[in-house]
Amino acid sequence: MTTGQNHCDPLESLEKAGLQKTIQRIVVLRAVIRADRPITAAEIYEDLDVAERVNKVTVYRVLASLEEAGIVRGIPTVDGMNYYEMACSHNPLHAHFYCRYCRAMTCLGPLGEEICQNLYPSCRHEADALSVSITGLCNDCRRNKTKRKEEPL
Amino acid sequence: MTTGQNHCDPLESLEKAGLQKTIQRIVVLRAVIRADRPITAAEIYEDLDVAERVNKVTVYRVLASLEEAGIVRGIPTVDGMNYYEMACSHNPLHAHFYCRYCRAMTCLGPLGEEICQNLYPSCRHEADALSVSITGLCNDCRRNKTKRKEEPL
DNA sequence: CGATACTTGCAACTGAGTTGCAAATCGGGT
DNA sequence: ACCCGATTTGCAACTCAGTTGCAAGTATCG
Ligand SMILES: [Mn+2]
Ligand SMILES: [Mn+2]
Ligand SMILES: [Zn+2]
Ligand SMILES: [Zn+2]
Repeated sequence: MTTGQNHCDPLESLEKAGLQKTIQRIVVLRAVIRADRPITAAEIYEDLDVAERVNKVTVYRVLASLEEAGIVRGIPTVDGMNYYEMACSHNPLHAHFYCRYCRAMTCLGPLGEEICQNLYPSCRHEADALSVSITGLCNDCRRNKTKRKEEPL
Repeated sequence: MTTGQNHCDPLESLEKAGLQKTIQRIVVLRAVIRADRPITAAEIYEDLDVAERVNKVTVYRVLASLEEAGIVRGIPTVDGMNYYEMACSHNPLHAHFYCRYCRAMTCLGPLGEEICQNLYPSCRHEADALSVSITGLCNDCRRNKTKRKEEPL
């Protein structure tokens, strides 16, 4: 769930992270900011307009460096694909909904303190990330409004 | 978290599910039962003793049919790999811990009613599965006792 | 500007998982 | 026990997200 529309500035973020401000990084970062939900490397790559061509490999590498710098957050899914969202505008502890048909991922509300309190102590290991996701059929797909990808249902 | 050691009988499970009782299915099922934690298709395949050779593709297909029949449950991970556990001996709603170094997955305690109550209603979609997982470093890896896979840390 | 370190693009590769298809096996009916 | 259609298996070829090696290009800083 986004905490107010995205105000993160690409250049500023890169600056603060000590990363070189290359066009590729700015283009990818803008794509993630533009999206109103977590998106994949493939989506970013495909949605690039000719003027902002970036090699597919570069998209992966840029996302990796942005994630390492804490600028974007990676979200894994049941189908093994990685989705990315801006770290600055999304609470680090919130659940996601993943539609098994159109494969769109949406953010749900943040997890309450009490839930995390219950989960973390339950594991006697060195935890560093908590991930909660709900899989199912999104409203659009249930009403058959979506044909974005194929098969399932 | 396992609810008492595994008492599921392969033949019985297949029977009840109306699936043919082939050696391959029994072998794979036994491997999942034998494991004390969720395992991958690759682990199953590699750990097969010569006497119970099963083609790798068959392992995938068997796991798919077992999952569809509700005999095993698939658990996705951050690294895109699928882990499987016996459905009969694991509460359908429990969290998992995934070690980013040795990639072993362990079951944590079941999720309290109140957590699910909080999560499910938060999404106005047709939900069909809830997945909670914690990523980090397991105790063995923290103490550097494990070298099961490579890189990370 | 020029040296140096970092980043990009391309092509080849990896590895989990899938698919098409012919051969083997299962199982219900006789 | 035997037959035949339905299911399952094995193999080889394929897919596809993601990775890697390396030479060429670009950012940054003095
Ligand atoms: Mn989110
Ligand atoms: Mn489990
Ligand atoms: Zn959908
Ligand atoms: Zn470990």
